[in-house]
Amino acid sequence: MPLVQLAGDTGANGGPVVLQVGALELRPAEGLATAAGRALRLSVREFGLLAELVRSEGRIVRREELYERVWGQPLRRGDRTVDVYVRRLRVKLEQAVPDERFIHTHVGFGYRFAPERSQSFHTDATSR
Amino acid sequence: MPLVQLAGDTGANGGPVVLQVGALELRPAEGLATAAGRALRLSVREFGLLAELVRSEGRIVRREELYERVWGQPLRRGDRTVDVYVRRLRVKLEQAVPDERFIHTHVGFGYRFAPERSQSFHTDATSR
DNA sequence: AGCCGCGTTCACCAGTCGTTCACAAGCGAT
DNA sequence: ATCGCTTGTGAACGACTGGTGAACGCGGCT
Repeated sequence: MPLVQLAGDTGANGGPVVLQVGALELRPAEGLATAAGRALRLSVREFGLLAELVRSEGRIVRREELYERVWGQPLRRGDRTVDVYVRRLRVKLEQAVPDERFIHTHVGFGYRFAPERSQSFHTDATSR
Repeated sequence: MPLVQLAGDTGANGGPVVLQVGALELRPAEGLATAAGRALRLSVREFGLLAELVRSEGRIVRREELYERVWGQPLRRGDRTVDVYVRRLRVKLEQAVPDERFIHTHVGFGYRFAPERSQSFHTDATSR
């Protein structure tokens, strides 16, 4: 069950007009991203990476894959570009929606995009 | 009848896309494991071992066999690595699904993976 | 010119991971 | 109960992965 909601399939390219996940909404055609109704100020690369992550929502995607899809060329060994952009996206996303986390790290595998409540009022399992 | 459900046989390698047992779901290609819908945070080794156990679901597997399949080399005499990783998996699985036990020890033989209800005396002390 | 945003790269920091111990606990046989 | 072997468990260690802040060069804009 994908959480991504596609509002009106169309686009000459066949892609959905709107990608929506949680409080996030992307309009790839326009390059517009809004969080909780407010527009985010994203650069081209930032938007591309975010869109790719959203499209892969729920799955773990390797850096190599992300880079290749967004930058259009193979990731060079040792290149930390993806990490840096993930960082920038996290900052802007957190600024817009403080109580949700979107981009999750899976060490040794890659990144996974999924809206999850920031752990503040967990299931009270603090003991141990 | 195996409890493992294979949702869509495929994968260029021939393996199933999804391994599903009880509340657990593994996607070997991504390295993603979810329990009751939530993503588990597993290291590469942890995921490998869990996947191997799930694949052997219901059968007792010797440590030597597990190690060889996951680590790709023979288990050295006295090596406790498998035990340590089983321990870590148990912790994370119990944290995610408290009322089920997955990894069972068969002293002198090895481990067996199978979802079984935990004995909880507080929920139903009348039985027995 | 100066300013600014962007993409890229670097260096250092922080946290995780894999591995190995040492000791406790469990279990079967005596 | 006691012994001997197997398994559970917590901790330590170095190695490695990812997080983070900042610098750099470039092009566009004022």
